[in-house]
Amino acid sequence: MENQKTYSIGELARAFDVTTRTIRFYEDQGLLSPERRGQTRIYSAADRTTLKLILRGKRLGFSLAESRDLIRMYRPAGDNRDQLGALIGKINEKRAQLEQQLTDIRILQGELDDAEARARQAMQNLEDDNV
Amino acid sequence: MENQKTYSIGELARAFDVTTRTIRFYEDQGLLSPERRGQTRIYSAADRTTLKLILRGKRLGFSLAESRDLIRMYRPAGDNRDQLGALIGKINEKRAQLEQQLTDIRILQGELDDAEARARQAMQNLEDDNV
DNA sequence: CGGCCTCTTTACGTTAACGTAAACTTCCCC
DNA sequence: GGGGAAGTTTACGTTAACGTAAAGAGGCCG
Repeated sequence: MENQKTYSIGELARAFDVTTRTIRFYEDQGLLSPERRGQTRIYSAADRTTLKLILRGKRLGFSLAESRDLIRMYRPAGDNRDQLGALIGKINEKRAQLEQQLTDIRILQGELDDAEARARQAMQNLEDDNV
Repeated sequence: MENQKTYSIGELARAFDVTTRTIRFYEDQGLLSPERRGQTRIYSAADRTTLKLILRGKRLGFSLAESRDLIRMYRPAGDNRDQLGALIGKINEKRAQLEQQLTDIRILQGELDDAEARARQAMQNLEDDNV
C-alpha cells in the first residue's frame, strides 16, 4: 500500500518549474532530506509534497524559515506536553496570519474591481468622443 | 470638503510600525512623493493610503515593484486606449494571482486544522497514560 | 544658550534566496 | 571509447529591501 514512486531532482524541477539549484538550496536549509543512491538524490512522494508546501508558502510570501516551521507543525516529533502546547500556539498564530491575508486579498480584489471599472469607463469616454 | 490632514514621517512610521528609513526608501523607489516644506517631508492622506497599500502588498508577499504596479493601476494617468487595454489585462493578471492565493490559504487552513487536531490528540494520549 | 528631539542627506553594511560558473563523476548510446 | 545528458560539490556573485551609522540643520524650552 505504500506509495513507492520516487523522483529525480530534474523531474521535480521540471514539475514545479524551479531550478535544481533551488531544490538543493532547500535541502541545504534543512527543508528537505531526500534519500541517496550513491551520490544521487532520490525524492519520495513525501519529499514531493514537502516541496509543494514550500512553494505554496512562497506564493503567500512566507520565508523559508516560516515554511520550515509549517513543515514541523505538520510533522510533530514525539513531543512532550510543553512542546505540543507551544505547537498549538504557533498553529494559531499562523491561522491569524492567514486570516489577515484573506482580509487583505478581499480588500485588494475590491480595489481591482474599482480600477477596472474606471479603466473601462475611461475607454468608453474615448469611444464617445469619437462619435 | 478636502481632507487636509497631513502627517510627518515619524507619525506615519509609528502608525504603521515601520522605520522612517523604510518610508524614505519607498520614496526613493518611486512609490511615494510627499510634499516638502523646506527640507521636511509632508505626507497627505493620499500618501498615507498609498503607504497602507504598500504594506498590505507586503503582507501578501508582493515585491515593491508589484506594489508600484498596483498603485499605478489604481491611478491611471490620462491614458490612451492601448494603455487602458494593457491596464485591464494587468488587473486581471493580479486578480488571477489573488485567486491562487485564496486557494493556497484555504489549503493551508485545512492543513493547520489537521495539525492542531493531531497535536490535541497527542496531548490527550499523554493524559490517558497518566490515568 | 545649551541640550534635546525630529528632521535631513550620504553611504556603507547586511540578509534571504537563489544565480552562475567551474570542475568532476556516472550512465547510456552508437 | 568518445560524447552527450544528468547528476554532483564548491564557491563566488547578485538582487531586493531595508539596517545602521555619521554628520549636520531647525525648532523649542527651561
